[in-house]
Amino acid sequence: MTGMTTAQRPTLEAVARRAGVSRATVSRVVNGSTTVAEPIRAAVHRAVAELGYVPNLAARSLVTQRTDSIALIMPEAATRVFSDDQVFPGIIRGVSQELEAADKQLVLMLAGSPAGRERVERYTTGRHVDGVLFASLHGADPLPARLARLGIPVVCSGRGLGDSPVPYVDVDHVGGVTRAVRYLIENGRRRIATIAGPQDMVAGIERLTGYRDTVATAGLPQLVAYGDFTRESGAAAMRQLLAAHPDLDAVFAASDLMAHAALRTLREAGRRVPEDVAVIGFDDIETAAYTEPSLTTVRQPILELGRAGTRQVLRIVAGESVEPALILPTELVLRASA
Amino acid sequence: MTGMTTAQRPTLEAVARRAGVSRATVSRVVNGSTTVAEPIRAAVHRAVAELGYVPNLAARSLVTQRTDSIALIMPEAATRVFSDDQVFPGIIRGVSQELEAADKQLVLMLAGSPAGRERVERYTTGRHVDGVLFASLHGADPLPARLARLGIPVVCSGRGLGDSPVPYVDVDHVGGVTRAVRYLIENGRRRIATIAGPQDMVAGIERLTGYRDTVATAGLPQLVAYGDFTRESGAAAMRQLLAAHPDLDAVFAASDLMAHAALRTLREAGRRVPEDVAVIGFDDIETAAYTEPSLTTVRQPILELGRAGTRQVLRIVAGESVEPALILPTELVLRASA
DNA sequence: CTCTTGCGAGAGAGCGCTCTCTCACCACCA
DNA sequence: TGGTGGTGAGAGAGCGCTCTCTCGCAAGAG
Repeated sequence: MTGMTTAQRPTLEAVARRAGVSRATVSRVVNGSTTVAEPIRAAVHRAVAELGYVPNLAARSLVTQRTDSIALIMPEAATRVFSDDQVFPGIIRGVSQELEAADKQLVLMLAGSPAGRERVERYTTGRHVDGVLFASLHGADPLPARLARLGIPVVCSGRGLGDSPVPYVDVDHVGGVTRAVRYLIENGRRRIATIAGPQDMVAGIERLTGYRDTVATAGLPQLVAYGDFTRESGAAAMRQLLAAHPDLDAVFAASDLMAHAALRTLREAGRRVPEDVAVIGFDDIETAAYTEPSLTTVRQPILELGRAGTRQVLRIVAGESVEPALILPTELVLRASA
Repeated sequence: MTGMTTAQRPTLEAVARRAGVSRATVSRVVNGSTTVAEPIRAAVHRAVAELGYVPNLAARSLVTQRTDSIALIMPEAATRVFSDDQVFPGIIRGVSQELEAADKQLVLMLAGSPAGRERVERYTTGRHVDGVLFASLHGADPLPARLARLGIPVVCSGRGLGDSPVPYVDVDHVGGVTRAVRYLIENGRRRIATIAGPQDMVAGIERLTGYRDTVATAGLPQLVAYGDFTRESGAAAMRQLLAAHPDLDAVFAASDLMAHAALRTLREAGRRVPEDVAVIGFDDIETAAYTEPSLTTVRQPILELGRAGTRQVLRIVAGESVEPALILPTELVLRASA
């Protein structure tokens, strides 16, 4: 029906005929069984090479019930919100590296519209992949837990909201923020504000918690404005903070993008950074080293987050059990802004 | 053998029994054939819903010879080089949107190591996907042409080097650069330098060509240093240019990242932008609006590049023929740096 | 020399689906 | 009434692979 002139691909059968053995033997050789005599194995390999045989994955899946592919699911918003930092590419690279090592395929699904969500659900519950990795979850998505209940291997990279029984990997948000805010305090800052992230994401919530606890412990006031991790929202929040607390002497922003915007907003307001106001961000995106002044920030190991999440999924797929939570360390990177 | 307690998924057979019809009829209903009487169709739909039936894609693929998935192949370097801009996420988003609309899956392959390349080749030539889209090709990769010769639908998003017969979509590099450099000339700049991109990529080559042709036409000197699109390389190239041509009064950088680094390097060298030296970049990444001063740049429609490439692949898959080249327009975005 | 043992290779039964072919059935016309 | 279409549904043959089961055969034991 289509105009495609597909050359007929050789099948196991063809290889078997050529090598003068049975299909079963070819299958054994192709799948690396050791119970095949050397000369026969060599003959099969030769036939495979001569014919350019490549196994038909669909046929294999049909009988093995495996697909050798893993789905990575991200809300499409993540690619927009983070369009300018390395979170999105970093996760993908990590996942990709780990899957490449395991010789599995990566099926990427950006769930944007409700239709897209429905599609993700249909695809994953239909067992078209061996396992599922969720990243950058917003709100309390019920899908991961539902998949887990169906017995489908699933892991969240970046913990989801709500106490679902789904294993996750995440970075140490609170620890990183605590170190950052303490650093500000130790350097004499007393009016420390924060530009918090979206409160429907664990990353947003925990970074705020880390801030609140640390300033409260030090007996300092909590000066909070909210953003959504983007520059635009960071600029607006910074203006708000300046209006409400003109005497602030430090800002912790829950993302580098927001910190970047804060830097510019502060300059526009005539404040010097770090002399008048110290600024610390979170993420350590590449841009952080190139802002004016360069940005002191909390580094999170994004690549490793993707890798670790993938490893956990693969372990579950392999029938192993995994720890319910894996927390990766964060680190305060000192530059010029604080 | 694995510890998985997979609930047995219902098959077509089960649905057929439940609805009291034959497998063939269920298949017709599921695939939307119109030749099924309404009451029977309803009964089948009810049975599907009650059983939670989801078709087994492997089984379907086996007989239809389709996989309903498309591979997007990028050199892994792209995710590193572009880690901080929107090219990588932008392409992916565009591809994803278009595939979602077509209800196809996206298989993402980042070809890093030679082993990874071999893997990509094995996977794509094995017809495990219906079509292939290459993005950000480096050098003269023979793989696209080889796939095309095998009859596999393939398109390059961002033209590859060498004159392969593979259809491609790309942006109007030369046109954009020409407009940028002309703009500099019209504003009285006479010592216009360029920080060129890597010369093993079409994007790098054509942007340099656009520069050379335009300054040559105006009878101006060609002041060239080379980078690889990254900030680091941009800073080095800028230093080189300043050393070799201290009297330069403008710089066109082949990427925004390099332009960004140039901005900082110029400041460090005591040059004012744009008073002493005008700077124009290429890409229009989000950061461009937040540099000091904000960056005048050539915008390329990245999202659309991904979408257009995907649409072409889908058309080839559908048996239609496509134009050998599709060029998307670029646009000069004026900000403060020039 | 016969019997067991064990190992390497083949036979064949599906995995779940699509699609062609066939057939039953119901008008409708001559 | 017999013939003729047309239409809707079922039967059944695979798609290419894996894997269990069976069997042949060589080697060692009795």
